[in-house]
Amino acid sequence: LSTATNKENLIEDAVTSVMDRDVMAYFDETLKKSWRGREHWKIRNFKNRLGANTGDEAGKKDTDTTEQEKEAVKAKKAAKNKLTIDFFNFDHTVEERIFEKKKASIEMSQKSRTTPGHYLLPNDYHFSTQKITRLFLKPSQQMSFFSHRKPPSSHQSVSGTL
Amino acid sequence: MSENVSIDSDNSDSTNSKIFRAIADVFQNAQSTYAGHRRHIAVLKRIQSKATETGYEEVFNYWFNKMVTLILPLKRTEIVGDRIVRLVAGLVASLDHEVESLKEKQEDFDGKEKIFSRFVNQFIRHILRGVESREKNVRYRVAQLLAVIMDNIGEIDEDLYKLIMWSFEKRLFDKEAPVRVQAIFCLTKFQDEDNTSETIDEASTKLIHAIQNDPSAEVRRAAMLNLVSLDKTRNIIMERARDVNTVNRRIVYTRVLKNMGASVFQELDGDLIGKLITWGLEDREESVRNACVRLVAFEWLNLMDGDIIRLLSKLNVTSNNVCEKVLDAIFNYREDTVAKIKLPVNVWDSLTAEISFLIKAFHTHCTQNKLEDILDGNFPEASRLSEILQKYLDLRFSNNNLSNTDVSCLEFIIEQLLSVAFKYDYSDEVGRRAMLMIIRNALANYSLTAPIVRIALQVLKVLSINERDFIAMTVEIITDIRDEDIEKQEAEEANQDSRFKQDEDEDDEAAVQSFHSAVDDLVNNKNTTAPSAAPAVQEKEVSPHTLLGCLTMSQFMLELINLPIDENVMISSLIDTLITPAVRNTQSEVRELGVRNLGLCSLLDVNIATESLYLFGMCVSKGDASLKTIALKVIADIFSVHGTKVVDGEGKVDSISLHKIFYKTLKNCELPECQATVAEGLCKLFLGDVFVDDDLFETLVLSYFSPANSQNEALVQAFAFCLPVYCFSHIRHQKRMVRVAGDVLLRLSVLWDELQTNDDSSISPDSMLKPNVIFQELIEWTDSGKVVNQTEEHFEDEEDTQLHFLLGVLRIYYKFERKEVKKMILTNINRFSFQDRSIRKWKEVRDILEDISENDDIDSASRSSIAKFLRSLEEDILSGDADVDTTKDGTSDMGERLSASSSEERMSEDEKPEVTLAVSNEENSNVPIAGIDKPSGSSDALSSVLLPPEPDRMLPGDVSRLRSKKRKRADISGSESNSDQEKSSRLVSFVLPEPQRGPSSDSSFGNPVDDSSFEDENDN
DNA sequence: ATCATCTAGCTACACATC
DNA sequence: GATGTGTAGCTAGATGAT
Repeated sequence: LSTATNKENLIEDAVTSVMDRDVMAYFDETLKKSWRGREHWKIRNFKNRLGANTGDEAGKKDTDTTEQEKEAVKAKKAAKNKLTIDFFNFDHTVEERIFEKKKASIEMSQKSRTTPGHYLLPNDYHFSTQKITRLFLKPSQQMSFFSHRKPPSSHQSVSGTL
Repeated sequence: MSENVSIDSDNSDSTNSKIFRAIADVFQNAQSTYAGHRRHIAVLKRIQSKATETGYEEVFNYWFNKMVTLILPLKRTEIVGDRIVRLVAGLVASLDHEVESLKEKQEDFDGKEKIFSRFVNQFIRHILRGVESREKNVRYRVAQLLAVIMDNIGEIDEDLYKLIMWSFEKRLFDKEAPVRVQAIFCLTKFQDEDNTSETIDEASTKLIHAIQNDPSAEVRRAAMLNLVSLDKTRNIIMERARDVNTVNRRIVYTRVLKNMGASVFQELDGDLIGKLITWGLEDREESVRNACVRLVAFEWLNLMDGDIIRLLSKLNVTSNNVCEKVLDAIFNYREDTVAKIKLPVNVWDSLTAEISFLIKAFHTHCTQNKLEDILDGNFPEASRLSEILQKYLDLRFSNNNLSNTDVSCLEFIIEQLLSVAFKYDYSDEVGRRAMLMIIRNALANYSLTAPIVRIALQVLKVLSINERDFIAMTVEIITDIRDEDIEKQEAEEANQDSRFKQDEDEDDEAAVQSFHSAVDDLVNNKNTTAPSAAPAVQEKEVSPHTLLGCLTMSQFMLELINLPIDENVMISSLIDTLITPAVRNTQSEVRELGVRNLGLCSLLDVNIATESLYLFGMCVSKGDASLKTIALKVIADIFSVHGTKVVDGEGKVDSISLHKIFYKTLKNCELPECQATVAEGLCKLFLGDVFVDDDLFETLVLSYFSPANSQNEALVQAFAFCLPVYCFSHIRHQKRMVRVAGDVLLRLSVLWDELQTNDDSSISPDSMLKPNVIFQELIEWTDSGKVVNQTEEHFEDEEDTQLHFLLGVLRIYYKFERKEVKKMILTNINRFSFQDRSIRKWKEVRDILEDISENDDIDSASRSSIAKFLRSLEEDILSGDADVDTTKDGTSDMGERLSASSSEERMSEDEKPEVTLAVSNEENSNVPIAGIDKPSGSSDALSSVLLPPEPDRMLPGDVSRLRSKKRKRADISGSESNSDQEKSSRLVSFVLPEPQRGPSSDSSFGNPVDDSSFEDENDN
């Protein structure tokens, strides 16, 4: 390899590494909550949607909404506080209903009473872009995947150490 | 009893009525605020007292019960209810307190005590009437009342205890979580707090069950916070640091551990503390991490009066690798403390494990944050550091009378000093040379532990002039060690009289012998030059211990270098004299190191890689789990570094054989670590575009969803991370996912269907994700809007977009036979994005959906989902658009792709929409498809998935997933159907673990060039 | 100055409703 | 079982008490 090519590669690698860093950070961030995969990705999706919807609006509406909210909260609290029980006049038959038992089961299903997993998280293997861009044998050596794209044939993915 | 008391509301003067109104008045006032409760309680006590004196005790009880009953139906969030409950609690507490103090004074005790007892007794029995009420609020309030009574009462009589126990045993399994929480609170009081016996009391046993098995996080929390802390229960409480619920995890740090104060260090063993802190600091949730940081860097450090050394010694710094993180936390959050760190000059003369560790961490921290002043002020010149290092090396190796703890402590100190040396400032040449001397000496002359060798070599590299210099020095050291060992052996042999090591020598004999023959083989095979050492020495070989040492050192060296080997003769000689013989060694530890070393060399040189690939393949094929794992890592790394040029060529390993090894390893559930390694490795290679094979990729996706692998956390997590990264990192990647997604969905849906109906299977039905979840995940992965770094390529190429996936699924809609699955598909179509502008395809989608809506028997949810989808489709895509097909749109039917032998092959152009419609109509009539599509209905296809794929049974049912167009194609070109079948059987065998079927199992690959090329060698 | 207490605002989870 | 609302348990900043 000529020195010129080396130089070019160096520059390219520098640019690449910056792009890679951003992309890697993006993936680490977006995937950190769904590390258990499966089932659990749903929550993230749900959150993403919420974030996307609220992103556009800001500014004036802010004060309006807070005022409205405050009013609403106050009204609700007031409504709640209003509820009082009349301990002098009450329906004497209510006691019957209160203590009435149910025909249907009021208990958990037998199946849900014991759980083998004990509601513990599994081991977290902490997969990250850092981890998967490292060589197995030389963990200090990073590969660059994300922006350093050449046709597969001329592939030389290892670039630099780190 | 109460029923006898009548209420005569007309006679307002009656005592009865007076009592009623007095009590009601208290309740009326007490419900609105907590203020005045003390007074209200005093009033109640007075009423009770007077009523009792005048023979109206039961009247009082009657009305009191009545009042409380009124709040039982109030829902949990109703503050009025809570106030009355508090009132009752206050009354009970006050009465109890009164009785207790009377008891002490010995006056009028009996009477009061009995009255109180009667009151409590009847009251509890009264409200327990509601313990199984149909109203959940009533059950909740009853449990709540019981809990607060238990909180405020000293003791209860045996009968009542039994009654409550009996009632609340059942409430622990109440349908409503809040009721269970209150039940926990109630039982809390029945625990034996100073239980020293072997057995655990009844109440605690129930709490333990709840803490581990209750589905509600809040119930587990209540149990965790209330279970008594005993030797037997402590681990059960602490394991909640890994509870699925974030709050529970956090509370372990903010309450449980915090409240233990300094006693954590006595009551919990070091390992557990280490785990707890590691979990906390590495938790995915920031709030948990923060809680843990606060605990360690504030609570615990403050308990030690800010003395980091004391904290480190409490944490057993030498055996606990959490300490690094702990100090990181302290350095980052306790700048006040960090500022106080001053290293006196004489500290270096009396290092302890803790001090040396702090020095290392402090140095790292200062270096990372470029705190030059602090570095200058606290750390000596390099030459002085080298003297210090030498001093501790001398202490360790010039003294034969060291205890084990002394040895490990000194080694720990040396390791820390070397870590400091690694990042040290060597601008002073004298210092550099001094350090270099010491490191070389140490590596050559002392028997260092592996971690020390590793860090010492890192220092050596920093000190060396360049990489070549570093390699030369290291190889020289390795050679010297070998030679010296051999000389020593010869010397020992010369001394024939000393026979006390006879046994060991005999043991070594065999190994030495086989090692010899292996080296001979190698020399003969490869024609390499003999080691430069004198030929006479070859008769003797190094002892296993020394050999391991050399290999370890060689490994650590190779991990640090990047120069191509052809510029490094010394490494070539290392390969010949050390590494290759080690690979052939019979001792597994040596062989593994040898393979690892050879792998590292392969990364430096493409020729070595190419030549060695066969050997690595053999190791995967024939080795035990740990050798397999190493070899898999090597192979993955080789591909990562050199790409595919190491395979498929003159004298090179066949890539098909390697792929087979990957398939085989991936499906072998007996060796989960290997599965996980190969999964991660393949993901890396796909990410690096080294591998671009659709079939192999599909296998990866299937492995991710396979119920057989659902317990393999490492594998699942690798895929859970890598697959989305792959799909979103490049549009080409995503298109690959698009191409396999339809088939993946179909296969997994069929499998799920089978698992639901066949419950005799060893795999439980819920170990597999439901198809709708799989579908949703696939939709997400194929959403082009989520791809990063989007370029124009995006818009130029309309092939293999998410729409293609949708269309593919809809075209095979009737393959999803179970109604449930159909519904899952239809109710999720609205998750697809409308980014694609291929009008023609959208129209086909519309036509199929309209057909399904009209003709298939689907429920209202599905129907409305279709309607909604069609509406959006009209609005977003088809509105105002004429019949112009804006795309080039070379049809790429999923099924056709599957029947194609190459994944990259593009599809034929002869596809017509009406074919699909005809298919749909055919299916509408619910007539099973005749002919080769479905020879014996669905069950055959299903059984082919669950049964071991027999070599001679080509899974006819599986062909059925090719619909009419595929049928056409299969008829035309029969040769291709064969490859499809072959692929089918291969892929299917991945989905479930393969029953042990002996060596013939490989034949299921059905490929002419099977991987028997990796089977022979070792068997001779 | 240091420590409680209060307040608003946040998020994940739980509940209710259809 | 998807949806919107409600709640628990923080978290941080302000305020007041000692």
